[in-house]
Amino acid sequence: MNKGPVTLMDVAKHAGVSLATASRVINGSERRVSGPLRDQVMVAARHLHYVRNANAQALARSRSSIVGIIVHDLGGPYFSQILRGIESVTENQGRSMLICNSHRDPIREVEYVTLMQAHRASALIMAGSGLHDVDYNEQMLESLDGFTSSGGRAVVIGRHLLPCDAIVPDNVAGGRAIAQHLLDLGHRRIGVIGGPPILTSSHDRLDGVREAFAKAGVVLEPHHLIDGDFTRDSGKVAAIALLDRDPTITAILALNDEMAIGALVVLRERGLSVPRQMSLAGFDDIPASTDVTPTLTTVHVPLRDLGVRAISLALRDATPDPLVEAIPVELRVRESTGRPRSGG
Amino acid sequence: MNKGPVTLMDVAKHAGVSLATASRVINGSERRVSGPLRDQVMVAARHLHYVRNANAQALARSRSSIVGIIVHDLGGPYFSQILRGIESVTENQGRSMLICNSHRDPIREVEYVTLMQAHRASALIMAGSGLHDVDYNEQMLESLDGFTSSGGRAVVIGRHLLPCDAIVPDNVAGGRAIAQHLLDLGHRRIGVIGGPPILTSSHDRLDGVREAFAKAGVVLEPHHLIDGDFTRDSGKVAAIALLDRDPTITAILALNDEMAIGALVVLRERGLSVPRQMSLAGFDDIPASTDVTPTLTTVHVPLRDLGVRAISLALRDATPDPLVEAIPVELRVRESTGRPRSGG
DNA sequence: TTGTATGCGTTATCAT
DNA sequence: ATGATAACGCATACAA
Repeated sequence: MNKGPVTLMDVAKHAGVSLATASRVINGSERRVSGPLRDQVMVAARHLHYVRNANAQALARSRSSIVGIIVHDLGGPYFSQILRGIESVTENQGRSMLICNSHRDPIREVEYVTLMQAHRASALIMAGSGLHDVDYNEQMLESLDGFTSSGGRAVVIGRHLLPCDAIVPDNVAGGRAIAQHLLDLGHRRIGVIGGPPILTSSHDRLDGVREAFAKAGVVLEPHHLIDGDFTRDSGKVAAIALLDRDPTITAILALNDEMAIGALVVLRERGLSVPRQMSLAGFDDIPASTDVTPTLTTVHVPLRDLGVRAISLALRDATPDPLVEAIPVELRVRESTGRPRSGG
Repeated sequence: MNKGPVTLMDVAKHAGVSLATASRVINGSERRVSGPLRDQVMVAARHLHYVRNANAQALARSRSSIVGIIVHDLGGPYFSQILRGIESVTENQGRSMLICNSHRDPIREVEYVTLMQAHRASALIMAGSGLHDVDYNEQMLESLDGFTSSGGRAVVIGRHLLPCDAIVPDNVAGGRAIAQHLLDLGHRRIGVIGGPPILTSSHDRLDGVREAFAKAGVVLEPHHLIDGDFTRDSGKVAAIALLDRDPTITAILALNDEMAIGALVVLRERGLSVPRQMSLAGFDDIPASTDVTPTLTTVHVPLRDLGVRAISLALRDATPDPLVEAIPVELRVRESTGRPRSGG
């Protein structure tokens, strides 16, 4: 019967009121409409199966109900947990998540921030640590500035070299704690699988490790350190290389759990018993870390909570100065670490 | 200097052309603009840091570049893989993903479809099987109809009781295959951990199992079947119950991998060696299934591919009749299954 | 090829 | 409390 979709105008006519009134009862925050008219409009809307046009709404308000989320690795266990946290609060707020996967590519990351500005997202969360890339930080600064000055709120998770609100887990302390744990057990020749050098979190974790080593008078020799890319497969590759370079290491410390699990697979294949012949430790405490055998000693990072805090902060009003919230992490000793076989 | 954000009008003025021309060079699909003017506009846009307003665009076009995605369990390994697949094609298309998590709740599911209509999403993918709920299917039919008749394309992953394009993995065949595998090994007393009864996939998988059992003349006794909810924890609970009810079972078949892993934890705690004392099988072949010890025998479902196919289909034009694409699944025999200790 | 003018569906600012 | 009406920023049919 009608031509296009049902508009608010249609509802208004059907209810015998003005467009303005209809708008007020359907989407108006303040309800300054008399009871009778309210009902008429509601009935009409229901009757006509009215569905609001979110784009028109966003255009008129110059702000959409969307929150933008940029992750480094969509689908990975780390970001999955963070997403869960974010979703747990957006779902009760009538906000929806526009999710982008940067694949840890600086260029895409910058583009996606601009995309969020294009959508007039009310909030933007960049989950995943900052990148060590001069061009990147310069462009990101600009792009982020565009976003915020267009009215959006931005929050990053992890340490970024950017002047915006941040939720940052204490990676340095975590690195220190897990390394200290291995040292306390008596390990001295420890193979370390680092993260992508471009990430600030890789640096921070490694810094923590180095601190603990230094304090114990142990040096992390170059051939005992191999960088992975935070994937399971890179953990396998690195573990193999580590073992080849120095078969006498008594422990492997991977700077995230996924790589640790990759290393575990290698150890299993080589018949090296964990932790009897080789201790193994990870970082993050992803769900899988308690599913593997032996269960993985790691650093617990409250991933879900990171997401909750980030979105909560982003939904609050901005403060004059960037607000950074430090999140403590915690050593979780489980089955994969033990004393070295013969004195280290 | 300026008041609000930079609009296309500003760009046009700065370039000394009309709004229409600016629109054509910036966002016009057909490029019927002379070289010189083109450049002027591009330069002006770049100079002014022009960022398009996606909402205005969507309003004018009455179609946004967003694709809507509704999953049952955001963050879970099953849907994470599917999301990866979807993202791999949207990222090259300039489309972004608006992701909603229904938590398997029929009401939310329906609401989210309407939400996608509100956003004028160009495509909608409902990942996760259909629900056995009369009210649900009725309302969903209506809601989905609203979406499509507003111009959107909808595709579901899994068997739904809805007349729309679908990508459906062959769960029945999978159930048959994994059950047959256990039967072939000689198992006769098999504990089965089913999925949420509300899901069509739970039914289909179980139907397959029943078929294989029947063919082998084995009956699946009621006390050998416990339904979980596809989570790891429910797998633990179910495994415990199964073991309590009948300690003589020789195998446990979980209808998804997460529950199987939960069961594995229980078996480990009880000191039951897998597969020597108890065989264990799962379904889906999530990444973790090769990380656990022993590696999990399961049914491989091409999760990532499911996502790719769904979004590809959704981005193609609709056909007169609903198009359903059947996806074969495949038994993956690994370490967790073996012959029962003493003849079953 | 380029410009003009209208419409997209809401919100919000005015009057009344 | 309610109703006109002007933005909101862009695409596009139509005119030139």
